[in-house]
Amino acid sequence: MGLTKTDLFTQHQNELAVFAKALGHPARVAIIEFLLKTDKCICGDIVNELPLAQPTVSQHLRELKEAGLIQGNIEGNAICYCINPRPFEKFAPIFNSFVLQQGTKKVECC
Amino acid sequence: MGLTKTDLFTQHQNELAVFAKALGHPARVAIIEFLLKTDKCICGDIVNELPLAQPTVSQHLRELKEAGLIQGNIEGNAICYCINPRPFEKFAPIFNSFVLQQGTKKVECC
DNA sequence: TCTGTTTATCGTAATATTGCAATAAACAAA
DNA sequence: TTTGTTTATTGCAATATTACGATAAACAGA
Repeated sequence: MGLTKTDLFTQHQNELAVFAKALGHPARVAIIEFLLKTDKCICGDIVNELPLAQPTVSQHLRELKEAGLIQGNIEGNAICYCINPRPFEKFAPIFNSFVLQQGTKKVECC
Repeated sequence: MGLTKTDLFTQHQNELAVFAKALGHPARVAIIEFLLKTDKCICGDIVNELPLAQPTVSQHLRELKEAGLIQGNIEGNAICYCINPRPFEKFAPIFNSFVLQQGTKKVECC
């Protein structure tokens, strides 16, 4: 076991879970926030910004990349990492719809 | 190791990560969606709704509860689980602000 | 009290995640 | 070519997650 039974759930549920899981670590939240607040985006800056060893940061970057939240282009010696806006544009409205759905509920039982 | 270094990140980053991590499994996404679409909320329904064994569902419910996304009240024989709207109200705007910040970026390097 | 229903917990196995030192790979510049 | 810089990969240890069978706990109703 220890293996998520992906095939038992809808594609939508799995995609949202992959997106959320990628943001499920404070280091990865910090990376996303850093990429959002800077206009340029070079990996060295990210390593210096985070309180973790370089291989650990590299690993978190790879996870964000595999989940599709960021993309990295080779730029001479360094690598240019930046946000992939698509998943954010896709899932942000879903969190809003959660709030809206909850707001319109009639029965209060808890 | 295998232990997240929570103390190295801001409270905000940790809170967002806890919220996202709770939604980082399709079964837990399914539970939240089910609780949103039903007005009543009894645990038995959730177990029947999910394609997983009862102890597994119970475990996912506990994780959602510990992360603060749902709350459960004892209701006679059964337990009434429902959404805790607060974290959703708190974090949905953050995902929106991510999209807005990204939209106003000047430099395109990737 | 006994029986069935509902949910939680325990125990266990398989796998994933987190973190880092050591090292490699890729490249720029001297 | 050699040296330094930047990022990725490997290997490993510690811990967490996922899943479920077995069992317990809590309660309703007969």
